[in-house]
Amino acid sequence: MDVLFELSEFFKFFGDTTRIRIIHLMLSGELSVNEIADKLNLEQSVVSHQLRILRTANLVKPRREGRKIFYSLDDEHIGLIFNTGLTHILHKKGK
Amino acid sequence: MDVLFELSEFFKFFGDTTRIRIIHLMLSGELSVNEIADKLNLEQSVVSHQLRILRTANLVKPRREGRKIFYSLDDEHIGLIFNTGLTHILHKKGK
DNA sequence: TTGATATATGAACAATTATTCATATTTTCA
DNA sequence: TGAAAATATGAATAATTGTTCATATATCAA
Repeated sequence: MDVLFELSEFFKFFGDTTRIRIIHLMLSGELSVNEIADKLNLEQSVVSHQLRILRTANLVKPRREGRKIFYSLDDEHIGLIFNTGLTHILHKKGK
Repeated sequence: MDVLFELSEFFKFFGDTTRIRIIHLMLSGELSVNEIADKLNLEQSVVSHQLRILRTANLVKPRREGRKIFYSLDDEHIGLIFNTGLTHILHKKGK
């Protein structure tokens, strides 16, 4: 498959407010599904749907503990991309 | 406005095959609209539409020279985000 | 000014996608 | 085993968005 196509698909996962807010939360560490829903004031099913997308795309990874499942960022690339984007728009705003 | 919303909007611009291919071309330097259309086998209007989006979002910047307009990446952040994403998916593929 | 070249724009259509609501799994504990 | 808690999934709807086609604008050269 074309790597550029895959790359655009990859970036799509950052291109949604709900998912970006989830990623942002996870910059500080792992969270359960309900913790995410509570902190972001979202319905549980919304969070589950988006987590499945993020998990399938290797942006986050799950860790089961009893009936809870804790999610965290897959690796350091995710945070780096998030922060580089943030730096860019803050830089642009300050002009 | 919420900065996380802006950030997700920003990443949306990387989340399209046509735009990623355009950005990829520009990693090697500036190009005119028709050069992009030729190299990517796209209609001129498709390229113009996408360039307007990329320009408005500060991902690329134009430079006029006669009737031609050359576009290039706005700054080093764009290439850094592109390459970090690429590194991530190549790393994931090789498992 | 006229014709040719380069780029931009507008409207319509088709396709993708996030959310909602209802329900299904999975795990724990009594 | 049965109930409760935590998470996941499926289908439908609504909204967003990329492409197409036609046309408009801008620049240059004769």
